[in-house]
Amino acid sequence: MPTDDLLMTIYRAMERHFGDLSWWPADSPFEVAVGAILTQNTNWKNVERAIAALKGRGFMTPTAIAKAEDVEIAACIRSSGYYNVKTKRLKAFVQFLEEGYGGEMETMCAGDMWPLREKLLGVNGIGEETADSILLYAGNMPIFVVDQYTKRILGRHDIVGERWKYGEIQQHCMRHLPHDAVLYNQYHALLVNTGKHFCRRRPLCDECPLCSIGSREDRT
DNA sequence: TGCCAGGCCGGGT
DNA sequence: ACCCGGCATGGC
Repeated sequence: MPTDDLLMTIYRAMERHFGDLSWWPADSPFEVAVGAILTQNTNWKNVERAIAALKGRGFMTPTAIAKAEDVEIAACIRSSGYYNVKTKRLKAFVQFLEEGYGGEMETMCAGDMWPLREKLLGVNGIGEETADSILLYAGNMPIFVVDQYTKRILGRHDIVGERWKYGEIQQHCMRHLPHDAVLYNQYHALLVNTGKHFCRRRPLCDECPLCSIGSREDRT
C-alpha cells in the first residue's frame, strides 16, 4: 500500500475505535504551552494535578509565572516530576513570550510557522516535540507532532525506520498527508491514545485496532 | 515491585 | 554526528 493510503487507513482505523478526540484539554493557548512543557517524559495524570495547582494559586498566566519565585512554581508542579528543571523551563518560556510578543500567545501565533518554530527551539527547555505541540495545539498550525508513540506505531508498520530522527519522520508524514491542522490534531491525539491503550511494549497484540493493517507479517 | 510516562539539556567521545 | 547521565513524581 502506498504511504499516503497507509497513513490514512491507520488514521481511519484509530478514529473508528476512539472517535473524535478534539484534543489538548486546556482552557487557553497558554495553558497548552504550560502543559506541553510539564508533560515532557511524564504521565499526563501527574501533569493534571500540577496544572490544577498552578490555577489554584493564580499562576496560569505569563506575568504571574514571571513574577513568582521559583520555589512557588516548583511547589505547584511537584507532581509532574523534574520540578526544578521544569520551573526553569516555564520561566524561560514566559520570558520569551513577554519579550517577543507582549505576553500574548495570540500575537506569538500570528507569525509564520517555521520561523516561529525556530525561535521556540531557541528557548531553553523547548525541543522539537514541545515546540510542535505548541504550534499545533495552541496555534492551530498545520504541523505534524512526533513522539515516542508515533515512532513506535509508525515503525511497527514499517512507515518509518528504527533510526529515523524526529525531523525525518515529521517531513515524511507531512509529505504524504494533507497540510491540515485539524487532521494533524486528531492524528497525534489518536496515536497517543492508541499507544497508551495498546502496543505499549509488545510489537504485536490482538486487541489493537492497528495490528491487522499493513504489518510486516501481512506483507511477507 | 519495578518499570514507565505525550523530552530536553549539557558534556563527552 | 551520536551517546549518555541527569532530572523526579505517581500509576499500574
